[in-house]
Amino acid sequence: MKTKQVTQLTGLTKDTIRFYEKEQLIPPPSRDVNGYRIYSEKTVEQLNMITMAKNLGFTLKEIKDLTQLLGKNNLTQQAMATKLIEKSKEIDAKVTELMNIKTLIDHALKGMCEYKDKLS
Amino acid sequence: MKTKQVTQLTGLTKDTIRFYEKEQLIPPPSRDVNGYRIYSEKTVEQLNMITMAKNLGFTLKEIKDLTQLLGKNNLTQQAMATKLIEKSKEIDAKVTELMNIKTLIDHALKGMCEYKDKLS
DNA sequence: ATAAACTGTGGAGCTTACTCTATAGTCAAG
DNA sequence: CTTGACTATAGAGTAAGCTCCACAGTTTAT
Repeated sequence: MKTKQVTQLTGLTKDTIRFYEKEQLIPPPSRDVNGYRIYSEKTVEQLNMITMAKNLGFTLKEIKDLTQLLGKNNLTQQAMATKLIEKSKEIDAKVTELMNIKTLIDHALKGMCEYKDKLS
Repeated sequence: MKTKQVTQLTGLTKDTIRFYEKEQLIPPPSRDVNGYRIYSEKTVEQLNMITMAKNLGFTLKEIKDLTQLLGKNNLTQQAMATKLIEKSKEIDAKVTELMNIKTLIDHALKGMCEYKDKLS
């Protein structure tokens, strides 16, 4: 598929997609005879993963590292496992912190409800 | 306490702390007779919260909005509740996405273990 | 066959979030 | 009473991650 369709499927602009290509977060797409980029569905999935990871506070560099780890077997099994475990722990830590913030918010909401209850 | 101690307690640089003050993420600290900033322990806590939230992918603007919501009662209860519920849902979404990524990683790790098992 | 929509390239510009520089006043120790 | 650590201000500089622009070729619909 061509660029336009990818922008519609991912919500990213053509410039952003091109930027990710330049930064090697996605593989360079094949080209049509006229030079137009032809993307695979796999690339669309990759782009959606990038968007998700970005929302969670991963930098583009981290995302690049992580996808390369998940996609390739060019590291020794040991080195790869070490890095994956590291990432897994980072994620656990993020979840814990998110729950802390959520607790704060939920307490604030609860306090408001009680206040409202008193009024009524 | 003075700036130096705050940098030690938070791991932030003096420049970052001053930047957060300028951007109104923390209240302007009181001043000593010589003009030196005097920080409260509450501000240290706020700074640590900012660091946490930042790690989770919140922008400084979002953090500012959220802390103002949690700290003040200058909005109507209804408007505040709406915004807090919105933030709470955002956090749930982030947790879900993190778990998805973690599943990918754990599958990769599991695959590696099985591979290793076959070898032995 | 011409307008409108899409695609390409290279490069400049922008926002966010710091980070550093220059210059100068303050304070504690020896 | 000077040296070194700490503080202040204003403003310039930097890195990440886009975003926009100018210009040009292509394709589609009327």
